[in-house]
Amino acid sequence: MPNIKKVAEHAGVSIATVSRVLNGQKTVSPQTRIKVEKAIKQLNYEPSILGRNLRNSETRLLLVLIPNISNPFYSKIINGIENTALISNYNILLCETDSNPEREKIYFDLARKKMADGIISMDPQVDKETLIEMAEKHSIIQCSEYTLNSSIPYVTIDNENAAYLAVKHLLSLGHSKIAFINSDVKFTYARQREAGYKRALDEAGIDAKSDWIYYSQELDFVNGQQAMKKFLNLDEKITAIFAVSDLLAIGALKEINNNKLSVPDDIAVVGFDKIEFSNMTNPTLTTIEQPMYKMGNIAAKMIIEKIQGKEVENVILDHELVIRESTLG
Amino acid sequence: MPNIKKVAEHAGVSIATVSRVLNGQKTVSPQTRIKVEKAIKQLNYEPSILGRNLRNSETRLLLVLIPNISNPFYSKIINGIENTALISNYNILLCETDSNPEREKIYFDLARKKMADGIISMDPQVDKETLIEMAEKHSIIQCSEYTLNSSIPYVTIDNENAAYLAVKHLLSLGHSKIAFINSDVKFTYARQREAGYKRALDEAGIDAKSDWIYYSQELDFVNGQQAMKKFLNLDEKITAIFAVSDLLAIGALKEINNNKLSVPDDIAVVGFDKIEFSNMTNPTLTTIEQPMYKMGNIAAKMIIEKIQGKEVENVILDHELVIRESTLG
DNA sequence: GTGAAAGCGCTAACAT
DNA sequence: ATGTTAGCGCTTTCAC
Repeated sequence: MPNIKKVAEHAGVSIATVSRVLNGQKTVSPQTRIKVEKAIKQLNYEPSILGRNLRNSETRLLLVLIPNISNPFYSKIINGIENTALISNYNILLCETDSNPEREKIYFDLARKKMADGIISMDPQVDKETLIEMAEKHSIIQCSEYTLNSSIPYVTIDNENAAYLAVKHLLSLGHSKIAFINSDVKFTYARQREAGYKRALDEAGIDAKSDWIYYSQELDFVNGQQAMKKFLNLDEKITAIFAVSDLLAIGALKEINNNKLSVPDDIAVVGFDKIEFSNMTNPTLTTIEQPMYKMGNIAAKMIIEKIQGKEVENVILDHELVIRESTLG
Repeated sequence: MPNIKKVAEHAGVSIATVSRVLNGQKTVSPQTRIKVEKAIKQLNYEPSILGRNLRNSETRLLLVLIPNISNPFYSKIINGIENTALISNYNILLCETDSNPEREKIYFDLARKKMADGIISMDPQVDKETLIEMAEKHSIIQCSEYTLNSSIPYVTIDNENAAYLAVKHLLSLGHSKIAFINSDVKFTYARQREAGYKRALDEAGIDAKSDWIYYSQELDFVNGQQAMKKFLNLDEKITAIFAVSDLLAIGALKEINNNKLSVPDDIAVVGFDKIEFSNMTNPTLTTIEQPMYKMGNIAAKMIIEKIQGKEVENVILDHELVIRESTLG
């Protein structure tokens, strides 16, 4: 494999000049540039980025921490991150933690060892103390899920108001027995959405029964089905469901169908995220739209600015209620 | 930031000794090892991987080329790749090409510049000539989609027989007017599956009408819907659909529902891949199961062995027909 | 068992 | 406009 030195010799110039040509500096005469470019072609030379990385102590890699890539919510955000990162010549180091602290450690070590220039954390399971400690020496931003009272910048939505909006919608349709499929309240977003749910019921003068809230440890379809099974066994029948994620809502919807009940006639359902599949169910799913792609764009912009040493402000993106068949009629 | 030299000074040993301790070599006396470890702790030292990368000319990064991460087929495979890669201390550089040659070039350049030790290509749109040329100097394997008559190792399934199996199933249910939603025949898998479709019809003495095949440029739900719209407008009504991907099949299913037709009574539907969504539709989708996760595992194993200079054999994984409601009764 | 020193491939400060 | 040189942080060969 030819290196910069070989190219320099072949072109009859110094390695500094070759480097200048490679980096497009203007202080090279046209003739010299041509000589060098010819040598590069002839030797089929490709500059190794490893030398540059060491010299510049950067890798232009962004570590992206997610629990699971199979969740469409995250894959859409990653899509947004990548498209924006590429423009600034950054690439993505994909890190699925699988909610496993050992995996998390592996990835944080990668950052500690300077294999990545910055971290975008989307993992709600992330160890907050480690994250805060890492943030002292490394560029970190949080996306979607964030840590209250830390100084780590984040981009997210207004979870409480979004949940409030969803439940208000159900209330406006005349529902009063509204169940809620939440995830673990150790997550900021889960607490905030629960607050929104409760506030809406509260304002309507409805006493939220503890039976009406199901705390799911995971976010797969099957968990939504489990939640629904529990709700269907309640003595006092609920007439509406609000789920903290579309995947859960779709699982619930499926379970309702399996029980020969009708959505929305027997039970209305509202999800959260507006993943693409939510428009393919039968009936289609009413949901809160989160701008996942845009959130990814902004997360990428933020982390790049942070790496460049700039100040970055937190960003709260808009959400929107998308009314579809699962709450119609 | 402390470096290896600082640690050496602080511990009163040479740089070489610190390096030995870092790499767990046995030729270090226990006392020295303790001294060094103490210094590492006290200085809060983290070895930079950049120096090692340069020295060893490796990054332990695997470039994973996919068209789009939002397709659950790919995210599941990536899941499998990552879990296996991690065990061997490799990480994943995520590369979404968006079927854009410019993007592809960016990523190939990353490999040329030695930012990755190997490439797993899952992108059917990949430029075959570039890929073959790259394979001369770099470790490459193909996953799922592959290039016929090239020497690039691959892991995939038997597409022709899988499609044949799907169509045979429909035939056995008495269907004779079976439409096929394919993707572009410039892809190996599309040609193979079409061959399987045609072979099954042929054996049944059925003349496959050209109207019965829809070639979709993309693989989103909406493309399945478009295909179905076309089929529904045919003079001679078809009674069954086989789609080359679950996403397309689900789109078709939705369109059938939208037209107040019943699946499977009016039209039976078979998909391909067995993505998780396929069990959440109403009715649930009959589909060909591909072992995505396992395919990822094997792809990772193969590329790592290739990087180590070992010979690797092509792998053809098993597929299976999963009969569900969309072809029941 | 340990240290000195070369060198991986590159960039940039400095010199000319 | 171009060359010389130091050095980024590490591993490894060779000496002792």
